[in-house]
Amino acid sequence: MENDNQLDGIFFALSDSKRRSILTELSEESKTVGELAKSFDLTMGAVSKNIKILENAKLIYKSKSGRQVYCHMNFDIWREVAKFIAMQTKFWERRLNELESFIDTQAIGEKNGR
Amino acid sequence: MENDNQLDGIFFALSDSKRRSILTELSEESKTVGELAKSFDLTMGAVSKNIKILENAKLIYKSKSGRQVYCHMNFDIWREVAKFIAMQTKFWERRLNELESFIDTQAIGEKNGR
DNA sequence: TTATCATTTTCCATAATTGGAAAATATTAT
DNA sequence: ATAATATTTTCCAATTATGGAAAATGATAA
Repeated sequence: MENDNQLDGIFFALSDSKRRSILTELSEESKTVGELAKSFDLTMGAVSKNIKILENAKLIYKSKSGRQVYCHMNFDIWREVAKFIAMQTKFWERRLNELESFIDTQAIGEKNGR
Repeated sequence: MENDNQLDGIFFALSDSKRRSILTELSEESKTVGELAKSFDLTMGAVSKNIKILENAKLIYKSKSGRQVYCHMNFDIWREVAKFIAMQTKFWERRLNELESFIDTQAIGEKNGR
């Protein structure tokens, strides 16, 4: 998976349903690694590794609070994905500028901190 | 990559920049496997295998014309991807219904046959 | 039929991904 | 300092992905 293209890492991270589940949980609210681990039939170590894959792809970021590590969705990155998809599907391209400016003005309010 | 979830296959297929390049070429116009192969420093066999990965993910479909195999972008599948992205990024969800109905009415014209 | 062309498949070696188990690190509590 | 908690890392084995080379398939041309 060692390619400098950012999208390689993003799509690779998204290609596993466990990792997508983590993202879905994080889209609701930020959680600790331990909280996320409880949702899966995996050891802490394995979950931690998957979280690192999401982190390397910049789909999430972490913050420390004592000995707990909180994971947060990085909403910004989705713009890159959306751009790629729009590029493939011409008929969405027309909507992208509109979408872009919408996100630029609205997204900040959704991020609740970082 | 053996999981029944459709998105696993889609995102896995998208996680390689060679395969994404193939898609980008096909978003312009349908091409034969041989034409696509010329764009890459790979043997026909290797290209054929990557094309099969895209085909299994239903990102493309094939049609035969004599001994040549044409590859076509399957625009429909992107709706699934867009849905997932919108689900992750709540602030896009509001736009999805609008986008959906737009695609339903417009997409057919873009597909020029199948 | 035989030859040629386009593509796919098989075989194989190499590399990458996955997750468990246990050791290591870091932080807090006693 | 010692113990407990939260997380990460290392080591390891099993599985999967990758692409080259060459054989196999399928279609057309001579």
